[in-house]
Amino acid sequence: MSPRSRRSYDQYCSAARALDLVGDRWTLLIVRELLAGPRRYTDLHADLPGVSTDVLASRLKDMEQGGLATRRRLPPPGAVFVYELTARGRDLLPVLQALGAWGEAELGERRPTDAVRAHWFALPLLRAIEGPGLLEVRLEEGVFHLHAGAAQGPVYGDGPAPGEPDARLVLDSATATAIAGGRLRLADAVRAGHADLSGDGPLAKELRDGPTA
Amino acid sequence: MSPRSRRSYDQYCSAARALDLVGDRWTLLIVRELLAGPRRYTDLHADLPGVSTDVLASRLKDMEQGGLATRRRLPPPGAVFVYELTARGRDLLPVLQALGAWGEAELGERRPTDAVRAHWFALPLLRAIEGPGLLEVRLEEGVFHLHAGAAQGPVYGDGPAPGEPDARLVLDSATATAIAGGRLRLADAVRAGHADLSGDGPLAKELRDGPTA
DNA sequence: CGGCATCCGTGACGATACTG
DNA sequence: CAGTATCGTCACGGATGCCG
Repeated sequence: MSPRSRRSYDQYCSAARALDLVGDRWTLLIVRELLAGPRRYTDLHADLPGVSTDVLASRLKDMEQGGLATRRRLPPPGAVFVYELTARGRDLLPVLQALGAWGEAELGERRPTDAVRAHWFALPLLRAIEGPGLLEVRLEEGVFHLHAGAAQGPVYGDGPAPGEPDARLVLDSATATAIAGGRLRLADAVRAGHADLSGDGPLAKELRDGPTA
Repeated sequence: MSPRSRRSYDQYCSAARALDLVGDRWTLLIVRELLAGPRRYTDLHADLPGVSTDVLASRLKDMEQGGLATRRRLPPPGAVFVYELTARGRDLLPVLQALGAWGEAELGERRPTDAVRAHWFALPLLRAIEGPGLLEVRLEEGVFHLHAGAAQGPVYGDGPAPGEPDARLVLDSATATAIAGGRLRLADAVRAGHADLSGDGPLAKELRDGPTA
């Protein structure tokens, strides 16, 4: 734990200050998980293979103290604790987007040792969509949904869309990988028939026709 | 050192891959320093108070191996080694900008323990300028220059501008701090007389009139 | 003197075991 | 389920030494 003050770079620079709060190992990946909405400790631990229990608990405590997340008890029955990003924490989305955009070039093919979760494809997909609208995405690894263009609330979430989505997308692994790696654009995949799109609203139209430009 | 492979999150996610390369302590701050152009080991060590000599050497080696930076010997006389960002390394600018934008809210007033360097104000100023053009900035802490809107080459640099700048700016500490902290916009500071601007080209006009919108 | 390499004490990290 | 406890290992920070 950290009785008084956590380790700081002690530099009068906003980037260094940001790293004081989110520069520790695992912190930004926990933010990535929590962008999918409230999660339980056990879920976080399951979707962050390699993190030890004490480090996860310590990071969550630091994030609470730093104003990035809150711990809340769900109403009974099932009175479990969930962790949830604050608005300040959700503001880290551009940081993760910038990191993800830069990291696409390093992604390459999936290594045998690489873990995968369905909702990890949410960030790259989100960068390819203007929205607004609710999109449900079905991969072989699982199902998740995107709140494209959402100004508040969770940006994406695990499982089927809560309510009727504006569009549904079904992708095979190779296509999802190519999009995540930046080698294929979503609209092109849809047009080429590598992705199955259903829906007829404006969001489905954007996905079919590519970005409005 | 790292004989075989550096520590990885082993996640098939571009953000995690990015953190594999730049997530270690000090790495992104070294990138921030190198965005100012080629620097010697000793200069880096001087502008990164708190970093130990072996960690700095190790990070530089990792960054070389990761394709972020190169080590080059300057032509004699003064045949010293300098470290320089590759194009890939310079592509991290949006990451530092996103981190810096988020961190502005944490900056507040300068703490007694905080180190300051003049060119650390380059990143927040750069976000306020569209450019293109060469701007020389004079603070109490020192002088630096910005290549606003530059598509390649160093984004900013220590010391006076190399050649005649398109505009010159003189700021006092309070004004620079307020701009860095996001509480004051550059154009407003200029208009209110808190910043002394000279020059009559398009860049000076932009700084006087605010962003073209 | 600049550019590291080495040594050492401390703390962070990762794995496992255990507890309310 | 949600952590805490324990422990071995490694990374970090500080100092010092070496070598051109």
